[in-house]
Amino acid sequence: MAEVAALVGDPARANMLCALLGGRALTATELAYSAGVSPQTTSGHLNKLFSARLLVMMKQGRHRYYRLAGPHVAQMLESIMNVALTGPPRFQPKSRLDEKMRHARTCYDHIAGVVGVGLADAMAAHGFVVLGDEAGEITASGIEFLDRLGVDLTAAKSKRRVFCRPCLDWTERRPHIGGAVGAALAHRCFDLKWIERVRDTRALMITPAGRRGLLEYFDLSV
Amino acid sequence: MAEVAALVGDPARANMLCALLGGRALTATELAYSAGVSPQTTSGHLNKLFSARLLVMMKQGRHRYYRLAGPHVAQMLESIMNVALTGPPRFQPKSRLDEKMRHARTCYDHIAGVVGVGLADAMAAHGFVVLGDEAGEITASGIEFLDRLGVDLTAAKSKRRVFCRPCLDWTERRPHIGGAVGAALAHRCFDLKWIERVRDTRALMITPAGRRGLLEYFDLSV
DNA sequence: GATTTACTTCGGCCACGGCCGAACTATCGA
DNA sequence: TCGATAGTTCGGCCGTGGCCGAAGTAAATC
Repeated sequence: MAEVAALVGDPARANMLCALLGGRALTATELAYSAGVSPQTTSGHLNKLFSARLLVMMKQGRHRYYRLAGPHVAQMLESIMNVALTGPPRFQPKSRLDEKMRHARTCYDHIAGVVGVGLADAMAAHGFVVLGDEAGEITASGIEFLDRLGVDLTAAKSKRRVFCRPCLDWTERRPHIGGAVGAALAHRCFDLKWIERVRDTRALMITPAGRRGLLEYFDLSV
Repeated sequence: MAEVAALVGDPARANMLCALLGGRALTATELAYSAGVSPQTTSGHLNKLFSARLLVMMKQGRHRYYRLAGPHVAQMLESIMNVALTGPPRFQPKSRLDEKMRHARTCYDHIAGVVGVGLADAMAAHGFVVLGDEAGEITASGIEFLDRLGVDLTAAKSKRRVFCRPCLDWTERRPHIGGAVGAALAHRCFDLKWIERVRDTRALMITPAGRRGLLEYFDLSV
């Protein structure tokens, strides 16, 4: 256990893992950049994370793509972040990029940020979902609503990640919808081209169609 | 974030935190023993954990009692343990004590081990609860059942830890019932004197009354 | 085949941090 | 008042591990 925590406990590796929390697979060089260390150092770190099975790797030509090994790793990182937020306040520089990240971003496989929390709030306000601190529940009308929206809940259920999990948003400090339902919802939003990834970041762009859709279905203006 | 992980990443501190996962407040000396380091070293570690707000401290005479700062810390530790279990296998000596721990123990504020998983299975079999990998739900008949047993669910609800959370048991590798419901259930079991803490450990003893009660209410023989 | 790019291994430097011995403070009990 | 017990701070030792420069492989490009 201490070994796993120690792996996350190094700043360089923590940065890499955070970058991978975006949900996409990244190359060693990209991870070197986001960690702010040299390629050699990165290589060593990635080896450790891989050997400990926190990451999985795919060779593709001369690139090596690394991804988080699964939702359990993402959830661990979230819970560590959550504890870190309750700790003594620390100064953290705000950049232009952070603004976009704060607005909408991917959190492993679902939507976070102002928009993510807004979605959760809207669904809660409509009685589609009940969110507590440690668990959430989709209501019957929520299932119907998501079905109408075209979200594939049966596939989500079959994955044994049955219900929705409230995921504490580390910028908004309030829960958004994670788990299988969150993933399915985000997937549908991508399919509908409501949201698009911003190149080289975890940030998400809301498309004009997305604005209309969010307003129509969720009464949410962004 | 890396700071928090690094705190857990030291073997001595990890041992202390694991000991505190039992849910009780422990003195510095007790923690020194469970970490296997000298009192001076322990003092330093506890200071760090306290400053980072992973622990809270209560002075009582010449003793200083340390506890986990809250459920969020317990959940973080669990999720790290969970990832550690998916890693490459490691040899871990089995002792006499471990046998008892494996059978029944506290997991922060609820029941874990063979008995904990058995309780969860029994409740699932009776349709009192539906457990997924990331979330759980108490059914209407489950609420009624727990009420009959004398578990105070209204108090649990008011804590904003509304529903039950599946907590992956690190010995059984299957979920048991955590969250507010798990805590309330464990509390009631203590009240009924079905279970008792074993001195100086996290292990739990099932009393004769407990055997009868578990059989009667849960169809569970231990 | 030659060059560039992606990533690796090797080797050595260096500092952070865990550890304990020693000495100090505070509370309890007689 | 005087140990005894719980816990502390201080100082120095030492090992682990992160870091980069240099040099090496593997795949794409010319």
